[in-house]
Amino acid sequence: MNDAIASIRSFNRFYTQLAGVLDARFLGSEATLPEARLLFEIAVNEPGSANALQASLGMDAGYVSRILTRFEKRGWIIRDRGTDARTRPIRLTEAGRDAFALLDARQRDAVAGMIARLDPVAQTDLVDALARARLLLDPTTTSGFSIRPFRTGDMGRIAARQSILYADSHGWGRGLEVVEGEVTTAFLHNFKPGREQCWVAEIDGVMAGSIFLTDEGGGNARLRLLYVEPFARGRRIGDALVTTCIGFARDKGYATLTLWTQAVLETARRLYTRHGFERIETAVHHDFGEPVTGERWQLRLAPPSGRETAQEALET
Amino acid sequence: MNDAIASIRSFNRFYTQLAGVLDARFLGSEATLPEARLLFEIAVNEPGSANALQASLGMDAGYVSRILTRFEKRGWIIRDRGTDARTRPIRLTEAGRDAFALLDARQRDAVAGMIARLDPVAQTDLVDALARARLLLDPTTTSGFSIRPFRTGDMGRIAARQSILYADSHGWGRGLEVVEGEVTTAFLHNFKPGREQCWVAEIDGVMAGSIFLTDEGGGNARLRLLYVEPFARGRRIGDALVTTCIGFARDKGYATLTLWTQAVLETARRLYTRHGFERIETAVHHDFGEPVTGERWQLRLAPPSGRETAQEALET
DNA sequence: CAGAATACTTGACAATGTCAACAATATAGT
DNA sequence: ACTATATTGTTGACATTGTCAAGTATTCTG
Repeated sequence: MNDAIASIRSFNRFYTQLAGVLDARFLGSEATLPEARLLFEIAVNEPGSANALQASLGMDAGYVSRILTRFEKRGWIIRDRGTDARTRPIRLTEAGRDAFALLDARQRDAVAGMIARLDPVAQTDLVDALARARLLLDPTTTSGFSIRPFRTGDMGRIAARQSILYADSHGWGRGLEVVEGEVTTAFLHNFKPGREQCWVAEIDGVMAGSIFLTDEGGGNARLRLLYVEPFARGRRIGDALVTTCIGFARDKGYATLTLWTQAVLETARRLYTRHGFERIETAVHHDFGEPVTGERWQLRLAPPSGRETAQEALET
Repeated sequence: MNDAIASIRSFNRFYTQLAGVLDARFLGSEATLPEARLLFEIAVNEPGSANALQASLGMDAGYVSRILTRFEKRGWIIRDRGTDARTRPIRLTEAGRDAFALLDARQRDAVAGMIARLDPVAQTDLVDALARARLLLDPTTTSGFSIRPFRTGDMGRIAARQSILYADSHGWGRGLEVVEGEVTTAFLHNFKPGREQCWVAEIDGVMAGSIFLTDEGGGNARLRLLYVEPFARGRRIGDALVTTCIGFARDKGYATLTLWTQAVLETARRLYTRHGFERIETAVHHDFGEPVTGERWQLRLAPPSGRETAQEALET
């Protein structure tokens, strides 16, 4: 915890510097830094009220009022009367839009210059790191999630995350990590396109969970390695992953969908029940170190109705 | 690239807000924000010159001079004459140290409050994400690296990173990713403590590279999966990993250390040559999709001299 | 040793941010 | 409908923060 605080403070000092360097490029331009911030906010939330601007930027109301008067004098904005006669909705003029475009382009260039020397992988890593930091720091971020098929590197990342999370929450050790490695590697090795799939849920490009479907032969499919990142819980991502998986299985004509899970994973059990799975077997095993109660669940699939395809499931 | 710029700018706005909220906690305290920044810098780099402060914080020289005069009046600092009579080296007084301690504690508390609701795994993830972002953004950071044995989650992460990096740099596809998964999982499954090991190089807690040593039987050890992250190259991390590995092999009494590598990996070949490896076999294989020339290298190990142990190698 | 560079200070001023008072309007409770 | 209360936006007064250029004392360089 102390290390974490020190690291964050160190990053804070670093980023303050960096932001200062980026901002310095506006000095001497048409707009000052607070003006630029305000103009950006106006352009993004048009039409907005002075009050909304003040709140979202954390600026003083009087200060905002004065800057807006300046903008009006420069011909960047127009303020008329709203339905609520206290407010004066703000709209950008053509000149205002031009001023914004100029500032916007400069800011883009400044950032572009900063990451120009990074190769594509490094750029992806950077975006991922920043998005991850933000998701962890700001639980109120409400960006939605998306689900995509797996790509290079996902197998290892999924195995790593599940191993770490289960080690932390349930103390499952090397046994589980080996199983994770074996299952993900075997999936990749034997992958049957069109019959099997692994999906990854993402929030702002950050991996938020995953699920596998494998072909067990004889018309039976198996659902495996479902998980959702702690930071992403409570958004029904697990539901969406299971729906995607069931939709695919039904679509491809599988007769049953089976899964193994652990009795202690309460959230997962409720999820499976909700989706129509039924428990068909219970057995204690020692795969993860200490004895653990495993359960087998099964879902009988109706033949494809032509209504709910995997694609549709993705869109819900 | 455009997405990357948009993401970074979005993070920028977010972090500006966050930093503003953290800073707001100093208002009304004994020191103002720029004073706090300056005081922090003084405390960390004591004794320092006004010039150094001005440069490292990017503040105006006159501004710094005035704040320092204020600090002197408050009895926080003493300025005497240096060997260079133009400078006036700054030292904190007891009162200054107290003032700093108070501010420092407040800042710590502010950050602690921000991450209090995060569980330990999430805190680690956050620190990792921030450190990674910093390493990518600021190539001049010169923090050193350290080497540690593997821990939970390393196998998957190593497999993922190598798969992604080689896919990007050489186009090696699923074949390589499967090999990565198999090798890392097999290592974990058959791990013989004391005879085998995997080491991870870290910079500021961020994985910067890794290397494996496995027991091949008959007194032969095998070096596997050496890699160094692009952002970490040029710091002799590869050298240190190979040295660690050779030291361990020698220490444990192995007679030979063998490795497979690919002819196109020039940097690695030079590294192996430098450490005394000799190429003993060349063969084209098709494991990674397109045909690739693989090479076997070997190092004959002298019996342990008692001088260079694995522990010593770690400390270089 | 002259000229250039460096470390620091100071005056003048511009930009940025804060606070409280106030007018106009809206809302909630009776 | 009426009153107390809250909200939106404006303004004056002011404090803080940041910038620029000129100037002094000292050191460095050829």
